[in-house]
Amino acid sequence: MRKLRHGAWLDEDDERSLRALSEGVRRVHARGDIIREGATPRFLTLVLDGWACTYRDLENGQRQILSILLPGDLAEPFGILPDFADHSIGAVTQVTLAQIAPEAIRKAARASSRIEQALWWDLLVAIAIEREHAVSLGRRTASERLGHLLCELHLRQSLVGLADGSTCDLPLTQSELADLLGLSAVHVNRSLQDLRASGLVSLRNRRLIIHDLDELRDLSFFDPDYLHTGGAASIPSDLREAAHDRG
Amino acid sequence: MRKLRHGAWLDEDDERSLRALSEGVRRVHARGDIIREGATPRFLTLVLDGWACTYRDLENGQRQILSILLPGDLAEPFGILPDFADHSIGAVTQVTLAQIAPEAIRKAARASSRIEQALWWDLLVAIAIEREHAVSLGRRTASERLGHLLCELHLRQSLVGLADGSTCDLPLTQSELADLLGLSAVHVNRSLQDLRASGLVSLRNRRLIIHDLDELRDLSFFDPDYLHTGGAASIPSDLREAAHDRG
DNA sequence: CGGTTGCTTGAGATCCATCAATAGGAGTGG
DNA sequence: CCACTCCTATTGATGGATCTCAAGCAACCG
Repeated sequence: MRKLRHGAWLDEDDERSLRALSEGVRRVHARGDIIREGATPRFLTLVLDGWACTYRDLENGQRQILSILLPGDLAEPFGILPDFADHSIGAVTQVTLAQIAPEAIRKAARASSRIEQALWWDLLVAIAIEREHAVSLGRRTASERLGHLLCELHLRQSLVGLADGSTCDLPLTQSELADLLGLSAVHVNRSLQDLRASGLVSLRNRRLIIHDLDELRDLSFFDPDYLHTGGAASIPSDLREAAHDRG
Repeated sequence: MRKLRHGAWLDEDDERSLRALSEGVRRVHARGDIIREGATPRFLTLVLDGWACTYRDLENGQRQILSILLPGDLAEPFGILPDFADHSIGAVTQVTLAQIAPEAIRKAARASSRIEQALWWDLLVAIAIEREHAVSLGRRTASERLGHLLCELHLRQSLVGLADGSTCDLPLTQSELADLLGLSAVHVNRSLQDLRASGLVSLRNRRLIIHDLDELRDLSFFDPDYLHTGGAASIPSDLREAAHDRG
């Protein structure tokens, strides 16, 4: 919920009605399956706590991780349930999930245009993140991809209050990073060492420390605009005024 | 409109109300700009005729094409207009576009649940295509990427009645293919020659001929399921029955 | 015609993958 | 507490896929 507040300005009523949507909470242990490709999903899944990811397994045994889901992230577009999942969702750490029916969420959107705005905003950002991921996969070198990802994960955690200054969680294994970045695990290891050797980051105990954010952003061409969180300037004026009216 | 009919079952009324949404038609010549990154979009853009693409220009002069838009494709999610475009949209051929206000389209969705369903369906497919693109960029070889793309473009054109048997348009330049597939133009040329030498495809006059679709699909691991168009089986049963009731 | 654009080909360099081996922890059972 | 195992991280060596640079060629167009 913390996250949706960024996209629009939700009041207490809005938040209460969103919280009521969940059909129950589910807990999945680290590295467990949430949904397998080909299954018929019955609910939308919202990550409440922990890290998850969406991915596809390929015919030749390779894997491509498509997106990382942090607390507050919805795994799919909120308006519809596909007839079958064309990708899998897996837990990275232990996660707790809310299960939501799309009709319920659509009804909430119809009831409050602020909620609708927030949900669309959230979807827009999720798509922008995947777009940026495609750019990395297609046109950036290994170190750039890695640096870009670290910047993004740090910023996304900051936005939901999960970063501690220049430090944040990074529970991904090097081989998971490889599947995410379209590289081999060996090469991820070497790129990581480059970043460490340049004094840009440290990585200990599944925690990431960014020592020189500016430098890291330069190196990896990270421009935070795509996350659409540039403060008040990014809120459409009609909604900003509405928020102001409420004090 | 032809395309939306695939996602749900629209009747004449539905189609008429969709057609009424457009704020006017715009024509852009081949290789022209539709929207530049950073601009503030005023409408959603729907491709009526011709090919377009979304892309991002990078700091180092490279380019990544993110998606190809065929007639019937909406360039962005239908429910919201971003405060600024985080990617550009360009014309590949001469295109004609419909400009639509998101409020208008949301209102139409509220008015008819079939329209709403069709729009969400369409969005789901668009996202699935981009997901598959990311898989190509991350984990497939040059020939696989190319073969996969050709299969996809042929099938997508078939679905909107723009393919003629095993033949369809392919107005993309080799250097545009390179920007789409995350390769260099030289390597696209060589991969293309491999496919031609294997007798799988021909390419003349901006037209593509697929000589051996099965073989090409095998080679590039193309599985059409992600386009969610597997005939009646992919239509949710409640909607299928509704369509049946109408004859 | 000359200029432009797109396609093709060759040679060499680079990035990254693969294979293989080692080392460090973390957990498990004795 | 030790032996064992599994998983993750690390390192070296080699090969392959793809890139870059460079040149030539064909088609189209004013």
